[in-house]
Amino acid sequence: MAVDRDQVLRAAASLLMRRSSATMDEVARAAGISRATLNRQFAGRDALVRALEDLGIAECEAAAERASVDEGPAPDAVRRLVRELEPAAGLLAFLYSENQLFEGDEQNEGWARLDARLVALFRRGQEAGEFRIDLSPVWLTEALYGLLVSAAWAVYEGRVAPKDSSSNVTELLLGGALRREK
Amino acid sequence: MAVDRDQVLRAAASLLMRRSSATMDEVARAAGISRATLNRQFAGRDALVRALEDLGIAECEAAAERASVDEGPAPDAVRRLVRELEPAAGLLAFLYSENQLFEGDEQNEGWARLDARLVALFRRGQEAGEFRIDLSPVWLTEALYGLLVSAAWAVYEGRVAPKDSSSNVTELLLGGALRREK
DNA sequence: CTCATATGAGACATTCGTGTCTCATATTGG
DNA sequence: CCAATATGAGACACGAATGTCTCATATGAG
Repeated sequence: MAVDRDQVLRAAASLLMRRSSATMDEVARAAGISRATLNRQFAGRDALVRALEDLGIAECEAAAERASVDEGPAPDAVRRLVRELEPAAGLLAFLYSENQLFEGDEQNEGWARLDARLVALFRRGQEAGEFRIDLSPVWLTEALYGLLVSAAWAVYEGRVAPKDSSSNVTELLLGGALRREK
Repeated sequence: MAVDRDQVLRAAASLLMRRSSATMDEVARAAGISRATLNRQFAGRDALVRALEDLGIAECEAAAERASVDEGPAPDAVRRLVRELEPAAGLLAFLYSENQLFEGDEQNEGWARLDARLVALFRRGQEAGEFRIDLSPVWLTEALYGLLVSAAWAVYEGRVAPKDSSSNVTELLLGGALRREK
């Protein structure tokens, strides 16, 4: 009987990624519950979006944890990270377009923690001579987010195959589009 | 006395990029006109967004024209294209997050034209042996959009310097993050 | 079984954005 | 100068989404 809060969040994320302007009623239907119950669990749309934000941050941190981003060669760490991050790409795409989250007075400090972690990863790769140093770690972090979101959209719209999503991001981010001279 | 339609669109784009949920009244104020006049020029919010979409497509096509994307080595063409596209990155960022544009029954065919042009560019580079062939031209096109949007956001939020925006996108898209062995 | 609790369905008022209208004022063209 | 036109300010009604409430029903615990 008890509503699975996590499942509701998943359904909401899945719908809001496609239509960020979806009604609370539509969200409720997508989650298989009534609008009343949805409002009982999340006091208003803001609370729902905040919960999705927390979920997104938690998933990203869990992915970073599973990928052991602080261990081994940085390029390999990036590959593992992207692979682990892929299931959360849809949710990330929604949060990415929800620019309202970043204009308020206080933004979730979880993003800062996550950013710091990724920035440290890229900096580590630079100091090890694995990454080029003319692209700042901050930019590489932003690019990682952007490519993940682009990949999620491309997959959703059927432009690229889901199975290629992860390698697409990784290969472009690390190797770029130019053909390598061996 | 006549309102500069183009200037209104610029102001609207500048505001809506930051706050896609901005009110028509806010848009009007940002453009320095009254809500009544705004509604006289654009019959409703939909019409405004459509006009912004047309503007964005036109700017992208103009950029592709100026960059002569069909001439010379493909990597150089990409460099020129990104440089010419940069001023429109903010507008692109707004349209990118306006996923409502792509869910309706008919979407602006301008995007298809633009996509085809960029896909052709990347395919040309592949056939010339300049670009790697394990990343599809479609994905490279999507990645180009995504990186442009990421760069625009990063600049807006002060994370990267505006002067580096263009080279950031170009260098990452073409060369990737890995350090090149000479 | 019985009771407490959670849910669904629906009604309700409120808020907010929107589109339209009017009228006064300012600007432009003849 | 005068007329035509465009603009600004404000009022107005309409619609949509939201948050809250009630009540009937279903589920689970003891």
